[in-house]
Amino acid sequence: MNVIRPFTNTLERLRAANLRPTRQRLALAKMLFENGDRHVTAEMLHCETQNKGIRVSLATIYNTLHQFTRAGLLREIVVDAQRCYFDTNTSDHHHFYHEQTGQLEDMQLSADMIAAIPTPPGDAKVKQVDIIVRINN
Amino acid sequence: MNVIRPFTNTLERLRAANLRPTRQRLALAKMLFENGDRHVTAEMLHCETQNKGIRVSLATIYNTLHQFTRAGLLREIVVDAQRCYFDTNTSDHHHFYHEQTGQLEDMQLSADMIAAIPTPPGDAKVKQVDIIVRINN
DNA sequence: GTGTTTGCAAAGTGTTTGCAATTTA
DNA sequence: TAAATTGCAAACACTTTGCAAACAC
Repeated sequence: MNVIRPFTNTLERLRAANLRPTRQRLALAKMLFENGDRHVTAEMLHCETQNKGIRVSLATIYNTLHQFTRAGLLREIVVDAQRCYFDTNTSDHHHFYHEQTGQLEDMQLSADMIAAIPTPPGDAKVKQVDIIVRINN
Repeated sequence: MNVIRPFTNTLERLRAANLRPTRQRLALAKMLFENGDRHVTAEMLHCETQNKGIRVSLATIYNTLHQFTRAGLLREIVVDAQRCYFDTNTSDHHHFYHEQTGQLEDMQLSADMIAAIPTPPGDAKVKQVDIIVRINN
């Protein structure tokens, strides 16, 4: 069997998304996609790059996160008015939100459950279903 | 049968919530609670007061909306990072969000469906379940 | 070389806060 | 009169933007 080579993989991912693999994008993509599923904010990623000694401006991180989201590599999760996460797991799933710690945790729902969600009014199309279970303690 | 007298009703609502019925709170409460279910932003309410010639500062509107929410008279709905609605319907229900128009619409889910939501990890308690179906077109 | 991407600083948005003046009970 | 509430302006947190310099192809 083939061994997955992370670097090439990440590089290909960017190319496939039509995003030039610049130093900044590659660094961010590696941090995001080569460490399992992650829930990150722009600020968190920025700290992470600084700790690693990688120079990427916060503006570039915001831009990059949105480019990745547009390309379908990330999913944006709005938790409250001033905390917006990006999730590297773009498959169908939902979240627990720990109000105390600000942490997000994946939550799986059965397919039946999703299927039971009402159809939208008129001829509108469902773009995304966001379910956030806010928990305490 | 008793005729419901809206003014008294609204006044009582404030008293019951331990909020002094000031001119500003009464005006806002009447706009919010005497016109059926509403989804409003602070900005929308502010415009509304100005159109009616009622003087209430935006800061007071924010403070009042949060006081009402704390008192259980309103429910806060975070739709995206820069659009936060307050819903006068505090009963168990969810929302369609029209991405094009920015409008919220109530959505009912069966009790079974809600019951099927996984229990939170550890001994955490569910504080609120927010379901937003984002729709297009 | 050409078009894309970056970083900076500045602007923007929506919200909260400190505090003196006002209002309520 | 004492305590709560208000309005203003300033502060805030987070995000986006304009543009010149740097970079990828």
